[in-house]
Amino acid sequence: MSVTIKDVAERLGVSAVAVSKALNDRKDISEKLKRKVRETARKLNYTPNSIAKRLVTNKSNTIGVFIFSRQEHTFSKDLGLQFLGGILEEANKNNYDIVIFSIDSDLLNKKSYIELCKERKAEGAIFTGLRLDDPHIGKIKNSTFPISIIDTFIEGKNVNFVSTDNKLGVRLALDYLWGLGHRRIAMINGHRNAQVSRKRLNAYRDYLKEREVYDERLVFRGDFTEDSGYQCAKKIMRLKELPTAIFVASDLMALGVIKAFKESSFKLPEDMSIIGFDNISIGEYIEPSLTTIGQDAVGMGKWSVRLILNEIKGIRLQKKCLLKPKLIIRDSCSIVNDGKLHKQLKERLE
Amino acid sequence: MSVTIKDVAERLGVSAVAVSKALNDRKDISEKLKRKVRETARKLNYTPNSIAKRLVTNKSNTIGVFIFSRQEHTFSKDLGLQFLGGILEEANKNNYDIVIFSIDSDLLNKKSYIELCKERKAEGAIFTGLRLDDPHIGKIKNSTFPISIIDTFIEGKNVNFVSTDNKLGVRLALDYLWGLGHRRIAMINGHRNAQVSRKRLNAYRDYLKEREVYDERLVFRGDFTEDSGYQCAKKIMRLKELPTAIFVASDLMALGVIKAFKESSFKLPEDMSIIGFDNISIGEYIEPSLTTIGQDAVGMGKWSVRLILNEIKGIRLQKKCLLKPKLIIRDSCSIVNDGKLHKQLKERLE
DNA sequence: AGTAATTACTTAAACGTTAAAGTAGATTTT
DNA sequence: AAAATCTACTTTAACGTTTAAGTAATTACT
Repeated sequence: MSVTIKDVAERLGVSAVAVSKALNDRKDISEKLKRKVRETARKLNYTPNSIAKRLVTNKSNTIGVFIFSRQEHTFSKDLGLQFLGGILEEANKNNYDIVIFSIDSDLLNKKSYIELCKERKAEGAIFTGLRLDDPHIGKIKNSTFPISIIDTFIEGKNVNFVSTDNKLGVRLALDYLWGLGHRRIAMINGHRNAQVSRKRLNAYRDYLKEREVYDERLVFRGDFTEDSGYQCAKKIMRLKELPTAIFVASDLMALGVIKAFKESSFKLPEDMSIIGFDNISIGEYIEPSLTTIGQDAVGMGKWSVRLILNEIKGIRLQKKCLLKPKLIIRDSCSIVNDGKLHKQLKERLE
Repeated sequence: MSVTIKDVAERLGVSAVAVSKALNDRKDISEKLKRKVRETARKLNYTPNSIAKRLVTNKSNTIGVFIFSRQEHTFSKDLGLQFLGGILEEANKNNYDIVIFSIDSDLLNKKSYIELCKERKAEGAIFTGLRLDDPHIGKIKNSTFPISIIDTFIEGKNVNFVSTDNKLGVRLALDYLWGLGHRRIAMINGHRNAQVSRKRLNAYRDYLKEREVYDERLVFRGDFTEDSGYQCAKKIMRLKELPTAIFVASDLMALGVIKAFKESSFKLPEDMSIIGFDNISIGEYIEPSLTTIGQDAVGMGKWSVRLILNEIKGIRLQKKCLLKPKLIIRDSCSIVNDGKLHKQLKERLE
């Protein structure tokens, strides 16, 4: 078996507890012994057994992570890995382990997320891509340990919420389109069961109603897949009165939208301005490159960990953390292209 | 504190061991007691403490995972998440936990990967994106527990290797170009410190030498970044005698190559055929869409787990697992475009 | 009927660590 | 010089589980 604290103790002729204390740099151990302990520990190639430590201290230093990255979801392409990167960085920096679970495994048919965490004595859990119709939502609400959920707001004593400021994101997008002269702006939204869909739709509606150009018939419902974007775009093309711009609630759908318009030999962005949401990497490479609202996905990962750690420490600063999105201007939007207005704007912008 | 086996035992007036055995469905416990135990365990909301179990059984059911996804690396865009998906699925299916570490954390300045695993009593470790010049390579070689490394071959008693059959991949790519009539085929390779670079270069060289068209001057060295692809493409454009096709050792570099040629108003694919390697998602969306060699990244993740689990069980079928790549034909390659040959081929293909 | 085997438990011990309480011996205080 | 304090340890116990060994009570065998 492997070298334990006992072996080190024996070698030095002291008690195991003395060794433990020495290694933990406690002040009731002489410097001399500490030095000797460290030395022989190294010589014997001692490695602490974190499992034993966790058992006795009743502290697992573990956070469970669930990334729901089913095909249909926005995250599948890029964001998931960015969240994870942020989570890992912040957790490891604070000496926490990340145990990550596959969502598609049939493990979950037997045990809930909460049970998986409890068995491992995880001190917290992070969810990304959780759907409002998930069967385990109830258990999450009543969790006895801190939880951070990215992008899905759920009420619960121990539940924290991390997201992009969607309202601001939508405003950035619409301000930009508005500034380019667009007044007839359609929206393609994600599916009903994603929190962000509702947020984004509300923000869109409020913005346009305020300016008295809201038109219900210009709102379309996709499901975050590329194909749904494609289908919605087809519907838009069949409208009697075309919009001049489309605000698409995810980049993935925007890819489908672009595809559809290109197939129908629209010239982009002249004939239709398209703005996405997420800033997935593909957006840089398609033609026209996609103007979009960028989310700070790495930051969201970090904050999901921070909120949990704060709660563990008993600091309860906030339950909610909204990160600022930013407008990323590329080539998929142009100044509005309808006669007079077009000309006016062109002059003004020059 | 939480409910333990003891609480259940007390409630039923039996010993804790009896409860443990009942829950583990041992045969020296009566069906009657088993039923009662299960029932009260549920009633009391008992959750097993896996930490205690791990300590006493000396089995952590944990595999450590290290994904080196620094910006410069191919994986950063897509493959990392696919590997992880495969790893998770296979591990969780077999009741193993995945503990994943951030590589950029300064944790690693203090402790080696091996130490991190040993402390947690991980039964195995998986590395992806490991570089040959990594400072901890020596410790990996001498590991006392099984390790799987994706895409980097390292000799070592307990080290398994999972990769794409690169030789086959290169042959698929070159066969395809050859079939389109290309004879002057350049290569843009990745950096020296990636195993796959060497493999791919050797396969490329062998293939062309066999057909007596190898030309050393057509080999360029990138470093897997998009920009390096761009730079190499610029060099290629300055050649006196242009190649008609370029085999690029990663899709990410191929993106840079395409960018460079488009900027110099080459018509793609007519003026230059480009084939990549990896099949990252962006390839589908750029113009022209990228013909490439697809890797079974999810499968690689799964196999990296399987090899470790086999070794743990004492089954030592193989140390090496090469997954079959496949040619993914899109629009970035055309039949060769130089006079006679072009015409001939066109006739033959029609 | 008496011994052997089986059933269904129990008790003791262990896994490697740490927290809490105890204790000699040295040092300081008064 | 006696009491109080401090230093540097040691001993005991615990964390929640499992394995191994033990033991009554029942059943089976000859």
